[in-house]
Order: sequence, then structure tokens, then C-alpha cells
Amino acid sequence: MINEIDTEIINLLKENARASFAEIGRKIALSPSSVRERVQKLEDLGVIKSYNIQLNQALLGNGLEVFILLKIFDGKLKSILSEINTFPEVQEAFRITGPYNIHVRVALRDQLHLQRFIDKLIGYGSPTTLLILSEIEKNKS
Amino acid sequence: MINEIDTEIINLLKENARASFAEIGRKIALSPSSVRERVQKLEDLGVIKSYNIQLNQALLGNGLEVFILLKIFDGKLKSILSEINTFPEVQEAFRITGPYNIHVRVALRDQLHLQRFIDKLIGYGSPTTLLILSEIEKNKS
DNA sequence: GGTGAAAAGTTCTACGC
DNA sequence: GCGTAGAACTTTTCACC
Repeated sequence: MINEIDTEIINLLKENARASFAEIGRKIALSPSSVRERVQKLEDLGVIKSYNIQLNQALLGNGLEVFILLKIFDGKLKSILSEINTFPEVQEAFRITGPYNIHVRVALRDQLHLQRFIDKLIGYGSPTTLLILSEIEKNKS
Repeated sequence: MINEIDTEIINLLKENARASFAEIGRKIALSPSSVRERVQKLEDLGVIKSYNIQLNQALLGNGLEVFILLKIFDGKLKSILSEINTFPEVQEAFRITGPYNIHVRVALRDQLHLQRFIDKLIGYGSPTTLLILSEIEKNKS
């Protein structure tokens, strides 16, 4: 259902999700309309879920980025699932297996902001915080 | 340096990074050229680092997505930093503080693939695997 | 910082192969 | 599935405010 040409298109969109169909077509020797047709198909199939931006949180005033692992208290899972994404600090949230039930990535202004955020989470479960030092960048070769 | 209009543009790009400048402009009552100018500025400042796609890994044949926390062995940090992104399974990698040094998100075909991947990591450090069950979706309201 | 206008480029649709 | 062609739209640049 997804062939090598689709994979090439996906790889180009991974590098720049704003690339035009014409530009992608030039790189893989395909007409803009064919590229468009394939991207449409990938969207319709749900292979491409969305187009996102990657932000430099530090430049937006969020000096702290952390992963938080949450061990949810009995009976609190339902409420955390519906509420976790209402916190503006939360960038993405996942259900996971193991001793922790929820994994979130969070952007915060400073230590105090982190403390306040953790205080809020403590109503739902027991959090473990992993401070992000830096993203390990892919060498665009 | 970044005002409310920039924030509005960023929020619209978060929802759809392929939105045209014209479309964004219509939503926030600004001309396409002004939107373009501001986006350009955000890119030049480094606030917008890149435009990405979010993929459904299951539909691409990767039935397993995991976070792996790695406690790196003495002397192995440098090599893992330069090699972690050469594994095609790795979606993103971060340096973190605490008992683990590296946090990676990985997409794998199946259990056997995960086992082989973990075997490769064992040369660098001691891995802890957290299986991702699902992403907790934001309700687009 | 913003607009508007013109040229270049892209997208979209329809149709043929 | 792919390509072409034309209309509609978008991007880009630039002169002007």
C-alpha cells in the first residue's frame, strides 16, 4: 500500500514539511500533481497524521524543558487523560507501560514554574522529572 | 522581540505547519506579505527550528513505539552522541539529567526488532524500555 | 511594521493515456 | 498511476506609507 516513492516523499517531508509538491517532484522526478495525489493518499490513509513545527522553547522564554513520568494514583487515570493536555506547558503526552503510566514533555519558564507544575500533578499521581539538557541533533548529510 | 501576533502565527503553524501565509493572514487579519515577513523573522531568530510531519508508525509497519532511557557506561558518552542518530529506528534523542543520560524515542517493527535494537544499545549503556501505548490526543476545540 | 500590486511559482481540477 | 494544461490561488519582491 505504501511503496518506495511514498517513502521518499515522506522522507523529504520529514526534513521540511513545508516543501511544495513541485519542489518534492523535482527531487524525485515526478510531476507536482502526482506528488500531490500521493501526499493526499498518505493523509487519507492516516499515515501522515499532521504537519508540525519544532520550536526553540528557550527563545520563547521557556528556559526549562523536562520529561515527566507519572505514576497515576488509583482512580485518577480517567481524569488525567482528559486533563493533561489542558495544561499549556504540556507539549505531548503518552500512555506508557511499566511502573509509570504517563509520559509527558513539558516546557517551563524556570524552576519556580516547574515546582508549581509538579504541585498540580501531585493531585493525580507521583511524578518523576527528567531534565532535558539538549536535543541530540541529526547531522543533515 | 516576539509579540502576540507572532504567538498567534506560531499557534496556527502548530496546528498545521503547511498552512499558507495567505490562510494564516485571513485568520489573524494581516496581509500575506506581513505574515511571511514575521515567519521569516521567527525562522531567522531560530524560534522556529523546523517543519516536521507526525507519522502513524503502525501504518508504516512499526507496530512498536518505545521510549528508551540509557544509563551510559563510563567513556561511552561521546560515541553514543555521535552514533545514536545513525540508527534508523531512532525518531528523536535527548541528553537528560538524572540516573539516565540519554532519552530516545524509537519505532520498531516487532518484539524481535526491539530485542535486536536493545542488544545494540547494550554496548553503550544500560537501557530501560518504556512501551508507548498511545499518544494522548489534544482535543482540537 | 504595515500594505498593495505585479511577476513567478504552486495548487487544484479535469481529462487523456 | 502518471502527465499536461489552464484557472485559481499563493508566494515573493518591491515601492510606498
